[in-house]
Amino acid sequence: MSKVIRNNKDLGAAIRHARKNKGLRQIDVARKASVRQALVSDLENGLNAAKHDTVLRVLAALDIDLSIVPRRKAGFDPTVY
Amino acid sequence: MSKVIRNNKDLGAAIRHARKNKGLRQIDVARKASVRQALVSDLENGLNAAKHDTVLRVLAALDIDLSIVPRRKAGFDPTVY
DNA sequence: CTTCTTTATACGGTTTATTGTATATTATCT
DNA sequence: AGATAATATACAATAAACCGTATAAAGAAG
Repeated sequence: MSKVIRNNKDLGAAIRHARKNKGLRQIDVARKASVRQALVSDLENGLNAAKHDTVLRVLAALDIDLSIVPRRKAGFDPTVY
Repeated sequence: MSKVIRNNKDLGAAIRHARKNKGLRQIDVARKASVRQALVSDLENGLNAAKHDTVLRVLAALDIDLSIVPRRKAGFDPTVY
């Protein structure tokens, strides 16, 4: 289970999904990550280009890790099968 | 093949490793990512907390994707076996 | 519809990343 | 050693994130 993040929208969607999946409010995640509720809101909506540190803290508050993977062509890849 | 990134040091090491693996200079990566050579240097040395956008651009220049994964306890985990 | 909770937006002020440019430092070669 | 290439560091200026705080807007429940 892993999802590629290539822009702020992807990141926001992933954060929101994970948060709801845990039954948390933005304020809960915010407190755990030591940021404002408004920041979490912006992040989830892909409205600001957050700092990498900030993203890591918010993700950590959701028990999520960032990992790097060799880029794979988007869409269909016949070599996979 | 994937590596977890939990701080700037991890990120810097990963970037440098990927860059050398491709036989590129910092200036090459910098141009491709539209940043300064000095920024790539700082990133690789974990000296600044870059913006998430910036990290994504640099990684993209190295054909690397960021992905999110559920956090797994560090170290030995008996439930895996 | 009214109340309560949650999320989105706003604004001024502070902090920090990023830039351009330049140079110092280190590594690599002959 | 000397020359060249690559990386690290410096500094002032600009841009943008982040904050505290407050409020508006949207959702949920009664």
